[in-house]
Amino acid sequence: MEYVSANPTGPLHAAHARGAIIGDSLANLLDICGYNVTREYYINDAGKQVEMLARSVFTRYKQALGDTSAEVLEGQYPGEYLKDTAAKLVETHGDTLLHMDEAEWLPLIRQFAIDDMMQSIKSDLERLNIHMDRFSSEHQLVTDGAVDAAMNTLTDKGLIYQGVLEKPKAGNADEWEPREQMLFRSTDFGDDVDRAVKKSDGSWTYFASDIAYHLDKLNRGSDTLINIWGADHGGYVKRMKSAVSAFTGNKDSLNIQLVQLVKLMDGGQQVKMSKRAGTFVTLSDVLDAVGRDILRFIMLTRRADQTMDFDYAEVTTQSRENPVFYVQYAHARASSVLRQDEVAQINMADADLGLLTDSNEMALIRQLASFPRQVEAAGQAFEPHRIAFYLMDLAASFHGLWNKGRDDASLRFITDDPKLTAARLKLVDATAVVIRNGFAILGVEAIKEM
RNA sequence: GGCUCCGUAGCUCAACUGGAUAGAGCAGCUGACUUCUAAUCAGCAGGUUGCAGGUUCGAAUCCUGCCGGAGUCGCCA
Repeated sequence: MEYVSANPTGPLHAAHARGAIIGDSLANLLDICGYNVTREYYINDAGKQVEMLARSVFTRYKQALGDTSAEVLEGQYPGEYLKDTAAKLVETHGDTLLHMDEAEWLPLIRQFAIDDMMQSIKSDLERLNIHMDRFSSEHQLVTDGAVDAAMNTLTDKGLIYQGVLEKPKAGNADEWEPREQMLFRSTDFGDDVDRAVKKSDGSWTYFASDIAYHLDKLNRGSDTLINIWGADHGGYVKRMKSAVSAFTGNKDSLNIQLVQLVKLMDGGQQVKMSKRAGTFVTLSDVLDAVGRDILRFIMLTRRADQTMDFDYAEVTTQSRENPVFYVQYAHARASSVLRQDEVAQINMADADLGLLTDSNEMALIRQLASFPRQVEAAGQAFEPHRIAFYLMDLAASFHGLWNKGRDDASLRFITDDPKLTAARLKLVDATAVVIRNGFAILGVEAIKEM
């Protein structure tokens, strides 16, 4: 399973969190369903974007060394965070890079900047409780010849040719002119048009290296590839599935889950993620403000194919009303019951569960019993959000039962009757166990006291 | 214009892959803390599931066409 895979040109921002959290929870879910899951991050560290990153850092580097004429140029990344990267660059290399030709400093700074960005990204993932099994490098696929090999394989299959594409239908394609280019015959596998694999400067397109990456995953023994992508990559699905089909002969070998975009808001106003101004809400900021559990739960309390407004002000100020607390409170309450002095005298192991006859108790038992089926269904549907909603329902039943005991003392968990108490404590314990297991899928912590 | 996704209570969202009277939270109203934790609970009110057809014993769910919103549309990743 591949998820996050944010470009290493800046820190993770708040919108990245959604795909990261949904992907990670889905990985947990499939893992618990019995699949052998490998979690991967694909680093897009080749091509123009990281070249521009290097140039941007070089500008900041010159500024850091007192060059007042150095300006962030059009197209460069203007974010303040690159000043930190530049400062580290000065620390490591002094002013030696100033005297190099671009051909010399660019690859050096590029790798330095990518490493720095990835360090920041990995740190944020760590805070999100996301642990990747593998980071795959696009750059390495290119230099290793894996891309050439993949293209040769496709060529042998007769799926690569030189051709000219038709003008796209989009209204703003004014500058279009026909060009002959190296194309992959993706229309053989259901795509709308064939797709370019080589740029006019002779280097591979992103699609070409992505093909090599997917072939690499297949070669490592995965029979099912799962990608979590932002909805803005939706137009890319057909060609990627086409490429994988070309290798496996099976169009279902690649499963792509699209996560709809997050609209960042702050107090009802949309936050413009301005490239020019370099302004955005970083994931780190959000985690500072609300913490991992709240963020993860928020991202999991709506379906992936539903767009979402993430209001920074609302989330940070109303954090007490966040539904994650509702479930955590149920777990804390259950834990509290099991902490009572009387409980030490009770032998839960031999509890006679036939003593649980109240309709509210029965309802809770049925819900607990349905947990494995809920997990299985959520796994089959690739919908981790169902676990979050299940837990909220479960917590509601437990809170309800708790308050029954408040109104009617005979329904309290701890009673004068040791046998009845044992049965009820077992129910309480089971509830806590299921909440913990559910939280484990969501990557949320179950706390014992609130 | 093509393709993908969405449209459910005033607001934010569910609905176990086509099942029974479409459910929660927030907002509003009425109640419950000397108690195993009130970050909780009980109740009231709130709906022609965007619109119109179709398939089916049965549709929020599947099909077609509209309306509205989001995304995307030749070598940026």
